[in-house]
Amino acid sequence: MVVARRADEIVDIASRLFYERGYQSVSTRALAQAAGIQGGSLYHHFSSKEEILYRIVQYGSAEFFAGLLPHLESTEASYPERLDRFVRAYITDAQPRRYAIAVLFRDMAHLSPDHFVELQAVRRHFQQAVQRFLADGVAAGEFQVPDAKLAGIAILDLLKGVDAWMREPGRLSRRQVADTYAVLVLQLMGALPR
Amino acid sequence: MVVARRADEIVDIASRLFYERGYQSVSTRALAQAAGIQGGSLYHHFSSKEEILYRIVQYGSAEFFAGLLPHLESTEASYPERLDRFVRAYITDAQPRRYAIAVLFRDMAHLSPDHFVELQAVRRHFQQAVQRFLADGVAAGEFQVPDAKLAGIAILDLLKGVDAWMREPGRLSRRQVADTYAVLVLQLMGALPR
DNA sequence: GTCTATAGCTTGATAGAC
DNA sequence: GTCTATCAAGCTATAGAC
Repeated sequence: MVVARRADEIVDIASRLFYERGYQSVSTRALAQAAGIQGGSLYHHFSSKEEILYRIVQYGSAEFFAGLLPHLESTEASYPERLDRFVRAYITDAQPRRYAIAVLFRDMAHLSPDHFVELQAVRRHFQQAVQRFLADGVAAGEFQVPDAKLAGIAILDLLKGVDAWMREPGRLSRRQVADTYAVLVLQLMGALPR
Repeated sequence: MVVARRADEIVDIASRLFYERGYQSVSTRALAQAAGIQGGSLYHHFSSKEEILYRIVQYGSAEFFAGLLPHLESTEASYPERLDRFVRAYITDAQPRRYAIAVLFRDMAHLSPDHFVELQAVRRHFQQAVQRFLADGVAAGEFQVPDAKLAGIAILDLLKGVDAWMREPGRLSRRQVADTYAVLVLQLMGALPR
């Protein structure tokens, strides 16, 4: 699996470059240079630039989402406790796949039609799982919002934003941001006593 | 001012195209075609493609932010009331400049260094005004959050997201989304009685 | 104010030597 | 598995006729 290993290496390098500059702004030549090879050599490992994008977001998003959903499903804890853990995990865990998920959110439109449909389904599955959890919490009387679906979108939007603005080191550590956001999200869901 | 009028027309068309496909994905030829002229003719009105981007986001963001801040500053109303109006206005008002603000958020990186700095300052000024308002509300005991600055970022992120996912017509009207988001944001700020 | 024509460059991708 | 060389197409921008 020597070929595959080298390809994985290139995918890692690409995920960082795409994350920093955007898919369209990274030429195959620039990517090859970052990997220490010539432009043409890329096509020994991949059949197109789009395939590299696909590999990044497919593998990365699957891992990211799969690592997060269990926090919502541990039936021993209360709904607010589960949501608290989910928010903290979203912000602090999954560091290695953080690039991939940011690239997915921003550069999805550059996937081929087939790949686009596939990954939109993955995203939607994740979003719906979150929305179902919130709706269940409302039904159980532990959350109070006018619309669980919109609350889910709002929460995912605000979590997605964190990596766009956070600089490390900054005023607050990633852990402190996670603590604060957990409180904000629980309040948003009408879960904390006043 | 015949020249200026035609230029404004092209800027309007460009704002829609850039909004839909992204700055980099819209070629000058495609833009010219949408305006009913040939590619080269664009350069009678503008000196570069970047100038068109700049005109869109400069004019658009100034109007958008200027229309929103007064809702936070009407000292007759309580802090929660003012925030409620601000959120509703963000989602329902300023329709004509909605494209511009979305383009600003996404395509800012393609501005020239000077223009980038200028517009980042405009954005920061707006964000800081929101954060100051929230901090004042906390000091007045009408909001309860661990960190007013982070709350401001979270709120602006979740509002920014609305235009990215909302389709009209959809399950809810823009007005209904605004109603729901106003509740969610007030809860996030710890403002609504439980 | 718009046209045609094109310069000058960069892009993604391919071919064949090693 | 990487190299060099190159193709074909696309891009922004310019020049000069009308």
